[in-house]
Formats: sequence, structure tokens, C-alpha cells
Amino acid sequence: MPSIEQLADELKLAGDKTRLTILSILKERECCVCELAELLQTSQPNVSQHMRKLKDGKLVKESRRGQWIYYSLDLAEKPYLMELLAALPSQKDKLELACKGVKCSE
Amino acid sequence: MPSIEQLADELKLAGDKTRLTILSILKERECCVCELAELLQTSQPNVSQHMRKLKDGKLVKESRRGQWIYYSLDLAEKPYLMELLAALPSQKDKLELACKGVKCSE
DNA sequence: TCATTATATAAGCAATTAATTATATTTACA
DNA sequence: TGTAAATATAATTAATTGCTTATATAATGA
Repeated sequence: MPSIEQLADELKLAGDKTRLTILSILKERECCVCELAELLQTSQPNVSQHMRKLKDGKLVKESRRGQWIYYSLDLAEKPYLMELLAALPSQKDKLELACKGVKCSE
Repeated sequence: MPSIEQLADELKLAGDKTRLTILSILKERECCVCELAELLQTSQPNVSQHMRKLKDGKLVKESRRGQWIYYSLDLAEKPYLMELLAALPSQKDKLELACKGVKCSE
């Protein structure tokens, strides 16, 4: 059971449109930074800095594979946050469409 | 089903320690501003301004009764937020202790 | 009607935040 | 070994935020 402080911190992380979109994309599958930047139509450093916050807050984990760093959700211990993501519309369509043409998904 | 933007806005509201504490108190029962200020050990205008944000975001509703305005949760349409509050430790103890001696609860 | 109580609003300020731009680090591979 | 690609970090800036202090509004009751 999270403390109020801990939950408030987690919700602050999720309470940003960019980060919440990232989380809901990662619900579908792991992604690297360049895919996320493409999907969100924003810059690489912007995504990178959001990922650092999410990682510091233990909401995602990373795994490097060669040149790419793949991020995935780390919410096994936080079912109340999984519930939140489950309440959102699926991002599958956008994921499939936008990732064509991104080199790392070849 | 909320849009990503709507959920991000709601989580931003909940992602503040003061407001999340207020919400978790209101989960137990409705409260007026002076009770909340006492419980949170903060000023009346501070609580009042947080309540306005929560009200604007449709997370709480108010009902005036004489001099007092009682706030209560308005989360019937947002079960995913109720789940969040359910994940938090109960605030019953604090509520009972701190509200002794607050005039409006006599 | 006037003083009191509960609450709201407004103004000001310090701190935090999200995004941009520029640069550094790491890995792959020719 | 050197170049390119993916990612991270740093510095800057504009905007937002939470809290305080001061004041205004609304309701009660003598």
C-alpha cells in the first residue's frame, strides 16, 4: 500500500499529457526513445528527459539492446496505476501506423 | 472512458500531496473547509484554493448548509480514481482525532 | 443593523516544470 | 580507428504552481 506522499509523487508523474501518453503507449509494448519521439511528434531530448523522470519514479525500466534503449512499464507492484492505464483508450492503432518507417523497428 | 488529456488533468489535480490528502479524507466523509484546514494544519485560503481547483476539475462537489460549505467526492463517473483512493491507507483515525474541538463538528 | 464566523478571491512571490537548443556519451560498424 | 546513430545531459527560458497575506463576500445571531 503506497503512502499518500508516494502516490502523490506517482500521480504527479502520470499527470502530464506527454508522460501519460508515453505510459499508455508502453502499455502496448516496450519502445525506444526514437519511436516515442516519433509517436509524440516531439524532440529526442524531450522524450529522454521524461523517461528519466519516469525511471527515477520507478514507473518504467530500461533495457539496453545495442544502440537502443528500450523502455517498458514497471508497474507490477502498482496495480492501482495499471488500472488507470486500463481506463484509457487503446494506443495500438497509433503505434502501428507511426512506427512504420522508424529505423529501429525494422 | 476518459481521454488522455482529461485523465492527465485529473491526475495532475490528484498529484499534489495536499489535494490527495483532501481527497482521501473526503473518501471517509464530507468536510467543510475549516475541518480540512485543521486536519491538514494549513491556512483557510490554502484549502479554499485547492477546493476550487478540485471543484473546477469536477472531482468534488459542494453543498452549502448555512454558514458552512461541505465538500464531498464526486467520483461516481470516475471509478479509476476511486480505485486510487482505495489504495491509500485509511484516514479515519486522523479524522476523528483532529475534528474534536472544531466548532463546525459540534 | 452590526459584529462575528465561514468561505472566497486577489495579489505577490518563490519554487517547480516542460520544452528548446547545444553538447556529451555510448554503441555499432566500416 | 573514425564516423554515424541513439541516447543522455546541461543550460536557458517561459509558464505554471502552491502558499502567504490581505481583503471581500455571505450567512448567522444578538
